[in-house]
Amino acid sequence: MSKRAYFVTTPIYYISGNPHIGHAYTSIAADVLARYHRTLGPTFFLTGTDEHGQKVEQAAREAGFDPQAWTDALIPKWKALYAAYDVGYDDFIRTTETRHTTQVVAVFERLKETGDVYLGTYEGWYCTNDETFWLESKLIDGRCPNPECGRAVQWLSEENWFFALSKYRDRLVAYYRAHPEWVRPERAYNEMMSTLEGGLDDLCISRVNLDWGVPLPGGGVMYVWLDALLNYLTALDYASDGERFRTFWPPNVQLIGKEIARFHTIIWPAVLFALGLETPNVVFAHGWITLEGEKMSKSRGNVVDPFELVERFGSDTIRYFLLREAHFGSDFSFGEEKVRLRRNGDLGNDLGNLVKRSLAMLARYRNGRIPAAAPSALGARFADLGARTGALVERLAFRDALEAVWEFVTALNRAIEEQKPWELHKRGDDAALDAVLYDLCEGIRWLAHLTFPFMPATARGMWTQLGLAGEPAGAWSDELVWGRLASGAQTAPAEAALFPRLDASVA
RNA sequence: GGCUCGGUAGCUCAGCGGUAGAGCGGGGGACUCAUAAGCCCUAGGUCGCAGGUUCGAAUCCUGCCCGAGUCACCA
Repeated sequence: MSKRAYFVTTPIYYISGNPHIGHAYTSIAADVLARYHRTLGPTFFLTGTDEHGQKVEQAAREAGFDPQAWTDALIPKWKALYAAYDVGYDDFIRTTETRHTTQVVAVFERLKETGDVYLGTYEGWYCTNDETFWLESKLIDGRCPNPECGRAVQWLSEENWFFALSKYRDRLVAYYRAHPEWVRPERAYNEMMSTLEGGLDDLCISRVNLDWGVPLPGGGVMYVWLDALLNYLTALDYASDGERFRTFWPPNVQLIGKEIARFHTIIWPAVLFALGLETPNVVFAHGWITLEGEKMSKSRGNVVDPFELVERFGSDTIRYFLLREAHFGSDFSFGEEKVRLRRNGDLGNDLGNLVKRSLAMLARYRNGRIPAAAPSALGARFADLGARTGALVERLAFRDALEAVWEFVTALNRAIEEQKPWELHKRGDDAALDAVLYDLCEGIRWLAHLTFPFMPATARGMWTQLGLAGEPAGAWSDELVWGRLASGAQTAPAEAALFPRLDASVA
């Protein structure tokens, strides 16, 4: 059974401001999937930035920059976010790159040829101040409904390009019915299905009153959302039928925030239908991080700075927290005290202390050398742990996966209490002592593999302390076989704890 | 307003037709290898409210109350 190549994407992030914790959240989840799948076969993890559109242009002008110079200046900060959280993407695409814009135009031409893109007239009430078309029904006393504007609107009629979205409505409905799990979680699927049942209008995909976008032949620029969606194709060299495209299309998992589900689960598959391409296996709309139950927003002044956070707690602690605290599809409330409790509890007391006490006893009783393996009840009991955890990761059930791993952590701690190596040593029961110590080392090796996608730095730390070279790699089904840890090797326990205790003043 | 999702032990949540569960916090205990960590024991909550279906309902149906989301941009 050959394992197909794995392709995972995040949305390309709209670069109108600085990155925040939500961007880190999505990126970390994608990174976990990518790291896990790299143990199984060829994997491609794509992310990037969405740099066109009115808001970016406006922000740039206000800062006294030309839009390109402005986005160029912001990019390092975005890339720094990935570095800070150990997110290892395979490609980072910017919609202002030539490789993207040329392909966008090629797609546009192709859709014109198939008749899915046509020239039409866009009419509506337009507010020049907001540069927005408003529906008649939204107007308040015939004026702009934006409470901060309220200016008079004018009837405008523009010639524009349209995408024949309505034509694909029935096919989308049929597709949804045939693939009930293609949009997840179920909540998102249901919402999008009801949107579809409400009917679809064709989509205006060009903007004549905007300069900052991909220029279309004959004038105007492409609607920023279509431009953005196409990144998933252009990054793979779709237009030239590149090697990447042939290897990795279609995406296995596309992660999105729930607010952009409509674009990714209605417009996007319709575009792919029009292009005659396969659709993604799964579009997963994850939940929002709220702060003490409230939505984060600049106006509330409760935005969590991801850089400050990682500096205080460390990348692995935040990565673990974000994926362990709530189910991936649900919203959850962020709080620094919660982070601290996870850090000191799960990570410090359970995992970090387990590694430290195990290797300390090995050093004290066996000069740090890994003893010979013996038949192990523990190994037998957890024989399916790799398979179970892997299945959960593949389903994006990160929380359940980590819970499964922590059951193992608890079992190892319990094994120490039950076997009491210190008593075995006093009693001179060498066989029993060797057996426990081996189990502990082998357990730590397993934990290094299992935690690697989630906490790469910590996993490497455990690996190195066991005296192993490199880093945890290879499929769990091959590596998580009890007894693979070679005996006789010299361990290298670290002086420093994996997760030093943080007192309340830190958080 | 339409639609969606929630309301279960102090907190975060699981359970989703068969006499209430986990983790954390709190309380108690025995130990000492370890980051005053770990391990063991301990939670008596009318499962939002009111009806209904059923031999039997957190679990299905109806109504109501409360909270959140979504229907325009936003991970």
